[in-house]
Amino acid sequence: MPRKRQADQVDAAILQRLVADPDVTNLAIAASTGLARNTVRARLDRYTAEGALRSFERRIDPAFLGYPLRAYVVTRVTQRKLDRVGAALATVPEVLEVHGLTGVSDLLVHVVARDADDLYRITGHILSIDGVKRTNTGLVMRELVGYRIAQLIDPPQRTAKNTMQNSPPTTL
Amino acid sequence: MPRKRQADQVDAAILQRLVADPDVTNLAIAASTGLARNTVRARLDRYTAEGALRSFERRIDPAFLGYPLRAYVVTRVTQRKLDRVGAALATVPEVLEVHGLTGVSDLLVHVVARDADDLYRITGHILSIDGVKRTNTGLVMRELVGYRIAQLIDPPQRTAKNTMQNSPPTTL
DNA sequence: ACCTAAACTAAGCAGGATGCTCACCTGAAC
DNA sequence: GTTCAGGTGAGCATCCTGCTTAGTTTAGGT
Repeated sequence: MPRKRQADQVDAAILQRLVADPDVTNLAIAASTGLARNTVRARLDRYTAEGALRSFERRIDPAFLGYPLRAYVVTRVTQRKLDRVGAALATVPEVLEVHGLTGVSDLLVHVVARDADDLYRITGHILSIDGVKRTNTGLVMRELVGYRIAQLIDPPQRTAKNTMQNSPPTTL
Repeated sequence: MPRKRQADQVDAAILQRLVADPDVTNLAIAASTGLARNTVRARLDRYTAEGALRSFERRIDPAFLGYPLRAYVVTRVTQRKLDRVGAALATVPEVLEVHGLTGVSDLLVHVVARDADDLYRITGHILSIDGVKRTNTGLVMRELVGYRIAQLIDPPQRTAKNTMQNSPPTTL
């Protein structure tokens, strides 16, 4: 299998533009990066093909769907039953994500809930899963640093020489 | 301030369509939901205005940027210095997210790293922040349930009666 | 029952963006 | 030197976009 490609400066420039304006057109990206439209298109296609761009679901705020509460449930599991517990958790709608952590049998379960009662019910349900030994629920009270990744994108080196194709005298 | 709006069935239909195909056009959404193009447009504008759609950054895979390792660092903090610690964490590029959890002084710090050494350095740095009393690092080994939220979107009730505007005989 | 405001619908229009294809060029790998 | 992947520039038909205007529906408030 092909070794995973890693973002180069061109990718960085494109991604930064996308972060700044998710609805930016390919042409505008091409203009602001100095790339040809075809190149931008090829890159963008590659991102999805390579999995560099994750699901759109990540952009949907759970609160908008009626789940304003978030919690992380640290779950200690009987090691042999780890997969079965994972499968059981997958059937719980309020479980958004489950990660296996170092420390043989710890799971980090990311859940959302409609309200406190709802959360109580959900954590109770998790605890009732066969193989779950102990849970420790941490409700998210505050977002000290909101999700961000822009700071990890290398700044572009390329001078936007703005050689355009098919494009009007766009004001940059 | 206006009370936060919550997704209705129309929103559900639109969001489901977007999850299925993030690059779907407004017109296609209008066609498949039976809404007018203007309505779809108004909704989509509202999503960003209301914050129902979160940053595009969430869709970028950190691995693609050269950070294949994820870890959650549970950080115990001197309560009075909580904000200061938050600010200090915000200056660390590898810190993607910081949440304050229930239990007065616990922070959940979501970090990424280039490799194990890198992670060691980062957690060491976090521990060195004034006000941090203790840290407990859980490296993500496995993704038992990948992030998903589609299951929380109410299924659409509306019959796609397909009244279109400006649109060709699209095959549904 | 009435009124109002918000939301949706319908239509039209100009400007361009899109997706695609082809030909050519370049640099790196073998 | 050949090959191949990736970038470029151009052209083209389709149709999407953003915006505006105007009429209609719906829900809430009094």
